[in-house]
Amino acid sequence: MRDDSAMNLSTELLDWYDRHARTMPWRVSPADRARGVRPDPYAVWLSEIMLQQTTVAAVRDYFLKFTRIWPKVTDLAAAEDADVMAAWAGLGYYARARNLLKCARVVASEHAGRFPDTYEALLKLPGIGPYTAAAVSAIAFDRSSVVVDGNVERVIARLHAVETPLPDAKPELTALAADLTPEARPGDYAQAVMDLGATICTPRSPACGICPWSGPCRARAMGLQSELPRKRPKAARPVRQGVAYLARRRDGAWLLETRPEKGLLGGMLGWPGSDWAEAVPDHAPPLAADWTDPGAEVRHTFTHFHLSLSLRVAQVGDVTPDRGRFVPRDSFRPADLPTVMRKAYDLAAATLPPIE
DNA sequence: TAGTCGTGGTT
DNA sequence: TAACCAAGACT
Repeated sequence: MRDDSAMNLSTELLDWYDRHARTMPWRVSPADRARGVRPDPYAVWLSEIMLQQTTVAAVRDYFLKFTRIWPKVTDLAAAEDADVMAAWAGLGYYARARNLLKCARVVASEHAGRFPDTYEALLKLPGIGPYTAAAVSAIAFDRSSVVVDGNVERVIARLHAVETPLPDAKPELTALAADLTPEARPGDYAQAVMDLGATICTPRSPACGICPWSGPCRARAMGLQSELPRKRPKAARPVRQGVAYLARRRDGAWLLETRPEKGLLGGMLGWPGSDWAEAVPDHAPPLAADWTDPGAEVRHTFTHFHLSLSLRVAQVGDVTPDRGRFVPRDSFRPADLPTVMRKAYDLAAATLPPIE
């Protein structure tokens, strides 16, 4: 139940947000919001999907590109899968792009091109979980949903000096966050807590001296502000090995394949090659050629393992490969590849003579 | 439920 | 350098 102190806290934070809100391409400023300007639910949803586990700085250009190419959800719903995956390349967590397209198509076909405006209905859509359903319903539709992301977990854990490690502390933090969530301006409030976490109540070296909540903050009073929230230690990352084959035809076409929908880099373009495991798995090249080893390996770190990828490079004639397809020079853009594949390209292309 | 799923910046 | 971290979802 919200009491006076909770009301004071949310009011203090909204006052701070009115003065310090960050500017973002998808955001309506608190001043404009007060004048009645409503955010576009499509822009709110798109930005929230892109921002999952991803920094604002990384998202900005992708958001502008997507809204330029596909200004409305119905435009995105009508897009080709390969075009959307290519546009997402480099942003990571590619299941988000697959679910983004699924969600756009459901909204277009089953909701007449308009996003549902409740937490429960949003939660049913592909790629929308508890956080995103709460954020979109609050920011786009003024619902007083309880928005709990990593920022909120950190801010609330400090405010109440919750010492239970995450993720066990999640239910407790959600309940505490619910007590603070106001009925008025829920969208601004949600964005305010996240701005506070991103700019002041940061993971390390929080700027308590300029924090609007420093007075009531129990962690600060206890000197625990840099210790909370506690987290369970993560497992060490193993090193996996693999081999990738980069074949270029004399006309400049490259041999690529679309990876399976499920699993790592699902649905993205990649070079044919072995699986990735702690010992190099048995495998065969995608076609017979005079493969050369450029020597240098591609090193890349994923969420749960390090990869050391050996390369085999060849200039080939007009042959039919056992795997993949040749992508013509004119339609091949290295930027359409996920980062590990683009690193391999950068190394391999340097070993081959230029195309006429 | 705990593992899977990217990337680039920061410390 | 290696670890940590960022507006989580899915299975």
